[in-house]
Amino acid sequence: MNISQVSKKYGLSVDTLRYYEKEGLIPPVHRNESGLRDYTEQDCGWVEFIKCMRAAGLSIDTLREYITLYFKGNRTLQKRKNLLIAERDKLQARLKEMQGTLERLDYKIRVYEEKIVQCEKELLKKRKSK
Amino acid sequence: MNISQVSKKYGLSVDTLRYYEKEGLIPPVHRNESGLRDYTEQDCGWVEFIKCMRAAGLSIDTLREYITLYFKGNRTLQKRKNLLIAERDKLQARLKEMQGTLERLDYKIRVYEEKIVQCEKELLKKRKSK
DNA sequence: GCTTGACTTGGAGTAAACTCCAGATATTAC
DNA sequence: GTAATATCTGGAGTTTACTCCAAGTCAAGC
Repeated sequence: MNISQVSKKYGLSVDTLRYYEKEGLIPPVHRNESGLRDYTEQDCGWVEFIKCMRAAGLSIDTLREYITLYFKGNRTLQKRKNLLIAERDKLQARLKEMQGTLERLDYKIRVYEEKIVQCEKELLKKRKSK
Repeated sequence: MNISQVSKKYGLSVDTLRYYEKEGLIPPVHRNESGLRDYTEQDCGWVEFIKCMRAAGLSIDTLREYITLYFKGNRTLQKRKNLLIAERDKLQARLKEMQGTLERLDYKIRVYEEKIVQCEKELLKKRKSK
């Protein structure tokens, strides 16, 4: 799979794909004979994982640290687990806060609906009274 | 309430408070005789609202647009409502995606726990066989 | 009244995460 | 075979959202 196919598949620009690789967020992608990127199934898996984690707000730095540990093998299992737990906890906190904000927006929208109805009533009154 | 008190109360730096005001995210804050900011209850309300919306991911641009509409009065009620609905929908989508990522992280962490147990077992085996 | 610390402004600087560019090589279509 | 298109790299530029700075005014303690 070449880079533009992967770009389409995951909705990341080719520049972003190269950037993630350059920054060490994903392992070096497999190349064909002439040096062009040829993403394997596994390469795609990493892209998908990073895309997902980035969308959830994990930083480039954190993700780079994770894959750096990953490449040090089994002796970093505990560290990687701890990193994931820390990020999970942060994500959970963000989610809770955002859930609250969603409810607040819902409430605000309902209030706007009432205000709009109210406003229309008043306009009607004014017209009648003329 | 002076700016550093508001800063402490909401956990936003004084620079950020001034920046939000300069950018028109919050209405101009009340000043005392000598020109220093003296936040009213209402000013604080705006600060809290903007802080909350920013934390949920609404952009500076969007929030500026909202308060610009707000200051045009009742004839922008429908527009403001539509803006809030659009942002609510985006937030809801983000939340759903992030919820999925949270579950994925939870799963990954459980897998790590198993891997760690497995790894320790193997270490023990190696030691015994020596 | 003077020093020390807080507040003011306009504008410059920074961090994170891309995004774009130039110049070179590779592939595809005709 | 050649033109058009895609990919490569290193590095510069951009966007968003702050964050810091300088130079000046204001306020509180002694």
